[in-house]
Amino acid sequence: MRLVTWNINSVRLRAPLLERVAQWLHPDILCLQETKVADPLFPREALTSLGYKHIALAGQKAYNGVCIASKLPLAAVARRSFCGKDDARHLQATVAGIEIHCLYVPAGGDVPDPDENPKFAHKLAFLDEAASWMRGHARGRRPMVLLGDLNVAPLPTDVWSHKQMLGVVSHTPIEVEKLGRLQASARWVDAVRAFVPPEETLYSWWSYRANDWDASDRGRRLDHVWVTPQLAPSLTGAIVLREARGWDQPSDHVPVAVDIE
DNA sequence: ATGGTAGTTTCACTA
Repeated sequence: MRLVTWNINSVRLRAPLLERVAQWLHPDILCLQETKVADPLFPREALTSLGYKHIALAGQKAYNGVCIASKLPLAAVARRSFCGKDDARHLQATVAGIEIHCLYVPAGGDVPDPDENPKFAHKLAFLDEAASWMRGHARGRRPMVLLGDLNVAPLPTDVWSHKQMLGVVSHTPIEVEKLGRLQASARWVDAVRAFVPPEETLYSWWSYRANDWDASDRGRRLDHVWVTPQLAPSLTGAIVLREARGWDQPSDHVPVAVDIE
């Protein structure tokens, strides 16, 4: 079973690219973030025509928005809100007995100081609340996958320059610590780093602002797929589709795939 | 230290 996560940055603008993702990766389950559309306006046909007939949506107008699309039936669809906001940042569904959590963590703005920047405070609070909720939720010990745009690059090799990024939102020590607590909440295993050693650089996002994203290669690994420990022995591979950043009208994030046998 | 691009609720906000 192949799961793919992709921050699509507007599903209406990039609906044609869903076919390319399907052709390149053939996902069984496709999870999207930043769909930026209310549910009644979601382009469902773009997914159903590719065989994804089971679709769960948690959308909102203009911002955020998550989706789980599947070739296999979805059960127990639910969503959560965090930090008392209505933001559409979480959606869960059970597929083939595996509980899937699609998550879009707040980006956190530019200034890495929670006293100066309410967006950064929100990001830290969101990570805290997600961790404490998941600690209780994980006691059921069911097989789970957590995937999405977590907006934190935890390892030194998850950014183009560890030293220059230490003070930049997405790689500050406080964010890495809080992402670590979320990862500890269900003893989550980083499924992509199970196949790409931590010594190797690996990115899933490149800024739109670079003159030449490929040549400068100033990327960050913001998109993650985690599995609970009982699924770890069943992992058979992972792919980060760097090519997708070079497509016409690309998202700034690329799809990340994980295979579970 | 600055400014660079993209998307949407577009002369402002988020990323």
